[in-house]
Amino acid sequence: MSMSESAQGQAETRPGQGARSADSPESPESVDQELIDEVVGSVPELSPLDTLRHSCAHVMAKAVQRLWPEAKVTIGPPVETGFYYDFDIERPFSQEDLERIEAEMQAIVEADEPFERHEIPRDQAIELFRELGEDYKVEIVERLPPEASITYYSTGDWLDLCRGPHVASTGEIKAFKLLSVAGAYWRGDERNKMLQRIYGTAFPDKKQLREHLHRLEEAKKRDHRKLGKELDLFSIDETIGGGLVLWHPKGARVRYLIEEHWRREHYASGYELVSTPHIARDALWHKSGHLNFYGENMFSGMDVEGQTYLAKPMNCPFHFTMFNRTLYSYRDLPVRWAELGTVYRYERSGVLHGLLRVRGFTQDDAHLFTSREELPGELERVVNFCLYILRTFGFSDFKLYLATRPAKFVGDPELWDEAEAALHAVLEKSGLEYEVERGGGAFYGPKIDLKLRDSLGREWQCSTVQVDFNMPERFDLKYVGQDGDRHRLVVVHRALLGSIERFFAVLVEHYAGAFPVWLAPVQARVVTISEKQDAWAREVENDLRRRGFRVESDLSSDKLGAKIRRAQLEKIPYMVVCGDREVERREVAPRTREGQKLESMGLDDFAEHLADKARIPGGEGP
RNA sequence: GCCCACGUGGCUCAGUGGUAGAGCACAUCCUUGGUAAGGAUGGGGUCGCCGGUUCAAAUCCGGCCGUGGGCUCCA
Repeated sequence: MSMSESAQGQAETRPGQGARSADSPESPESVDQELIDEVVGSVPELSPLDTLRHSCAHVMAKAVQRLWPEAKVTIGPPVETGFYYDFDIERPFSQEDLERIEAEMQAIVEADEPFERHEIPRDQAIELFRELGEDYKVEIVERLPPEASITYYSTGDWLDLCRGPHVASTGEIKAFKLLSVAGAYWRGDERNKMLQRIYGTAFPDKKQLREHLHRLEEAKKRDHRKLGKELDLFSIDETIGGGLVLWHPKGARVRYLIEEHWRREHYASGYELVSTPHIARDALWHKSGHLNFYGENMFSGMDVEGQTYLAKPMNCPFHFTMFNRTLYSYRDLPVRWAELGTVYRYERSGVLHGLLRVRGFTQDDAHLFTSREELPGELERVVNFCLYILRTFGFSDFKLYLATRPAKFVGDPELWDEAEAALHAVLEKSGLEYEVERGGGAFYGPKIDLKLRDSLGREWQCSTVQVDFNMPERFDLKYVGQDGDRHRLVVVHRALLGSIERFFAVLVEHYAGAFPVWLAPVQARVVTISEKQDAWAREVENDLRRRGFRVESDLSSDKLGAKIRRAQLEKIPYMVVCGDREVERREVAPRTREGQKLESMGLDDFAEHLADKARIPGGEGP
């Protein structure tokens, strides 16, 4: 039940209440706080960069109101990589408008107008903003306590309700850029009016701005949707349906390589693999509670001979039902079952996004059935296993998040404490960066989420390890103890890669499509210089293929340069050149995609070289 | 679902009222060339779908579908 988050949570926004206020200032609860923070109390602490960006947002608002006096201002906070400001204006902003606004902002910056702080009583503030026609500012002030003293900042002839702080004057804003326009609901509530949001960014100097824009470009180039098309990895076709993925041969190849590795490591680590159906009767979903608490995300049922069947959004109920077919002894525990289980979830059309947010995806799910006593050891083991596997895929930078007991919870508080203490110990032992989100856990148990940072420094959530005190009750999961009595089990849900689709997307972006040799859909391409070498090329291809490598040959009539170029663009790790010299000596002249030319060598040597490069990194076990 | 933008051959895109174009890819032919594009010829598009305006619609209008940037959502 719990895997929804891990598999589908967006990269930048961590699910769970604790995380929400920290990560997304736009979410409903935090917006109110945002409003309050923005206008009352003493000048808050804001990093110099955030202060700069906040000031830049003010300059932008002033520029917008100069150009379109009818625009009403709302709020404009700094965000992680810049700032935004929301306006209420009929006219939608266009890309050309952004340029006009930027020019106007530049004029304000050049005027070097000081930011001046003013403090006035609440009543006066309401009157002031009412006169200005700034209805949203009036609304904000009206929501504040009556005794509050209100501050606003002015720059020249313009002012804005704001708590501050700001830079001393607009001249300090040296490097900024407006990036995009988007719709955004007033106060983040979809029942409210849709405002026009302009996103921008600002930096202390032009160099840093350039670097940031360059990173954005780089991220765009690595977008898995773009590379997915260019490298012919996957597609999503409207005649099949949004969020339903078609894996092309090359993408499927990588996927199956990931899965093979995953299966091998799970068997090696004491898991059994299971397999369960895609649909089940509604009775199961009533029993698990999913229809009740997850029904909105489930595809509607289909009628089969008068019975309703629904596509599974999660795998757990199948595993639990299967577990109950047998009465397990304490000697059998912990039982570890894993499945690459394909689930279907209804997601609103607007949220679908490449492979990162889809409607049908495969979770690398596992359930650990353990006694209370063995829970701590099992938790440590599973977290280490996750870290180990992620490292084999080339990730080394991790951050962990522990989410603890919320106000509303089920189960024994003592058990909660034990589990949380165990998770805490795992975090400490790991030596990795971590954060504790007090009260951020689900009602059924505490959890650890694991995020990895990719080559561009972006964070992606993959693994989640969640203790569950609820499902064992619903499914009456028990084992026979040493004393001969039946005891309640504890279940740990775990997704390691999250979902195969998502993880694949992260891999594509991390490597910019240049997969490491062990994952590359094509490891080597045999290229000939002329058709005189065709026979030898075929022999090379077949030989290497028999040795287990993924090889193709390019026997087209193009010149060598063109063949090399094509292979480069396809990001194939090795190009194996066969010319007359090589034919004569029964050798190949390899070249790497990094442009390195290797000495001409025989097939045994090349196979050895390739096998060495195709080794899975850190594959020695956890 | 909401706001905005976009939807033209397999791909990337040009074409703003007069019945479709480029590059790449593909096919055939010429070339047999040593590490990121050799040349020629050719095939391929009911311009997302439906309706409307007009003598005439890829182009203007409306609806729908899809995609993108965000918002909301993702216990």
